[in-house]
Amino acid sequence: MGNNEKKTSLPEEKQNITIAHIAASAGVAISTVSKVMNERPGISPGTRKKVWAAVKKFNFTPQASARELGGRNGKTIGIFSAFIQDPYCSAMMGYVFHAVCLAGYFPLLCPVDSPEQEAFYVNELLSRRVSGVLFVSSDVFSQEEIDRLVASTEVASIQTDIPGVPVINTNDEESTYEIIRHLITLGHENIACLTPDLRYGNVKRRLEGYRRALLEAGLPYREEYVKYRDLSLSSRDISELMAFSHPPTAIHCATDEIAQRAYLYLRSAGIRIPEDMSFTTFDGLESSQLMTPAPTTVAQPLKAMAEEGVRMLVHNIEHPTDTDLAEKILPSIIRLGGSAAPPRKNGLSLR
Amino acid sequence: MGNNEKKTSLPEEKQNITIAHIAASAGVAISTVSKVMNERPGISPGTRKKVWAAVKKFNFTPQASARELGGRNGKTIGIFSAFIQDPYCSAMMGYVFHAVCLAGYFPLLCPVDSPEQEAFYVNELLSRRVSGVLFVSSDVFSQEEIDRLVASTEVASIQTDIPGVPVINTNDEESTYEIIRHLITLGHENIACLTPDLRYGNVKRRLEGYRRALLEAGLPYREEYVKYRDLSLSSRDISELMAFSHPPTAIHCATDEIAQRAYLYLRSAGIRIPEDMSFTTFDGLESSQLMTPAPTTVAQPLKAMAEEGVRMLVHNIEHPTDTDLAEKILPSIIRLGGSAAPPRKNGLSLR
DNA sequence: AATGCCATGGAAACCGTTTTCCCAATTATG
DNA sequence: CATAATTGGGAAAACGGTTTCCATGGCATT
Repeated sequence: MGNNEKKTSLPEEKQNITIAHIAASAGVAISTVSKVMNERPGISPGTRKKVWAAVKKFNFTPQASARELGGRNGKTIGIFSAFIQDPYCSAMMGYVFHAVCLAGYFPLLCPVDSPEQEAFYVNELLSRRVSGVLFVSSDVFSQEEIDRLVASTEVASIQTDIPGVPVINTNDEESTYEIIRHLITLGHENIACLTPDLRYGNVKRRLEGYRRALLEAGLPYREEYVKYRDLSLSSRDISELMAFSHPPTAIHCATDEIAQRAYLYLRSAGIRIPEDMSFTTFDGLESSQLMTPAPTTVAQPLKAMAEEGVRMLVHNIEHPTDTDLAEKILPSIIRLGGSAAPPRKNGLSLR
Repeated sequence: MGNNEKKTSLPEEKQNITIAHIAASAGVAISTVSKVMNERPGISPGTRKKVWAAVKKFNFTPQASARELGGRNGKTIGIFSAFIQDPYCSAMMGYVFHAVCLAGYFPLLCPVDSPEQEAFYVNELLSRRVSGVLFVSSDVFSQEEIDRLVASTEVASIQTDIPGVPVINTNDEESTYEIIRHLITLGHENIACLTPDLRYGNVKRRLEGYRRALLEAGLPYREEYVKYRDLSLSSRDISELMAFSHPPTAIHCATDEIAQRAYLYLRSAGIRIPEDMSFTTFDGLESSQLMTPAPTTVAQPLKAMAEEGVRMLVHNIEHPTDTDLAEKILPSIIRLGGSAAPPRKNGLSLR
């Protein structure tokens, strides 16, 4: 280094320095610079040193677009997800992003909530020649658009059912079955269910588990005990449930997003958990631990699912030969909190 | 379309189609295809149609790297942030990502938790010629590295103090002052404070507000009432506070991350809020509403801060002339919950 | 009918790298 | 000492677009 740094020699602010400048400055050919910077063999130590010196001197950073030009690709992974911001997605996204970064890739977020956005992002990802695409609890509007992606890049999915795409899931049906069984064993006979609409396969399977647990126990499955809500859940829904001649003694929520909303309504209605109402949920998010009492919940292995999804995708990217097409199920566990207890003998009336 | 789609003509799977193929297929020159696809004038409607037909037929998507080559840039924004996943960051990141996407840019996440990562991501962003970089509650290890970014791209920051970088902040000092005042007005004289270490400027300012409120009220500022913890907060910290001869009757947490942890410890220690202990927090995250009672808190305008930060950055990107260098302060508000009440006359002892 | 002017579209330069040759110089071999 | 083998490094051809400029043909103008 020494004192020969002539920073002031370029009055033109924006004159981008290119590999050619470095070559000139080091007194070698362009290709030599490239070889040095990419650790290619066949360059003498002396030349290497000269080149590196010039690189440092100008703070030269090769331009990614140029380097990606010849089919070489740039280690990015597109992340398709719904354009929402509930606690489940936030948590999952956090894990996914970190896993992607740790694997040495850049995540390219594609928040999709309309067919137009879907088309836009499919184009964008194709044009950027991403290494792969991960669907995370994502909507799929046009199978055709998705197929364009699938045709020309690696794909994997987390909790999104797309034909022909390897997927990470949890045992939605069985674990919901288990937790409803748990409520039934405690003595509950009227169990309500709050669930998002059934456009997602995993949500559908959860409801299926709820239904099976009831029927196997000889309890009726009643549509009016099931509310299909998400953001739209309101305190009216709760009061409607409580107004039944046999009001539920337990409520199961198919997602923590809904559970957290329902919890607030129950609390403000003065309905105590678990004395007046047992309460179970699905997801097991950390933020849900703030509910009092802590919920009895189906805890999904969120982090493991994120990591496994990314691992699988990256594996398929880096070993295109033995591509993994399986569906992989990471089991959830039932985490007991204090929110589920035997029902009161005399039921509960709001008046 | 019709039936002349000869999909089977290419046994070579990966033969990428380029603009040249489209030109050949449409029977025009390469430049013509480019002009059509970029809506340039001077092409007759007939030719346009022919070209678009060929484009559709091959599902042609121009390659982003090639198009970015000549100084044209690709609408990406780098997001520097600490490599952590607390509820505050998750929420802020969600807002930031969405704002960036809505502005028509791609967010490029750079989770930095070491000088090496910082250097790596600085290089990566420079090499990708990002349109701008946004720092979000970020660590800064080497000012020199950051300066390299600042020198060659637009930058802005949210709650990160970096010399020469426009920043969005909230009134940390004043609003902490206000909420501590509130506690003092209620009659509290021993107020503990849980805060992360002071490496972040805004955290430092919050502690300053706490200190000023005490001193102005004629109360002593005692180091032993201040615990510098984040992930490391443990139930021992709570019991230590309670073991003082004059144990605190109120605890203020400088972040919701800490507040949520502290809340769980208080709950499991059987310390009731607000009967045994008043409890105030800073952040006002939605998930904190699940605490019972809902916390009295300094609610930051998270979404507004994210949007304003992105707006400012995008503005500077798109109007490089009148670049905005100000510090902008979006005020927080005190949101009253039920967690702060007058202290018990007889204090509280754990034995 | 000769000239000038648009409108259209093509040829080629360019962007900044990597990569493939190939040449020259050095060293080893007969 | 002449020749072959090896090595370091350079020239140029990709890569896939955009953009500039120029050529052509048809039309209107005098």
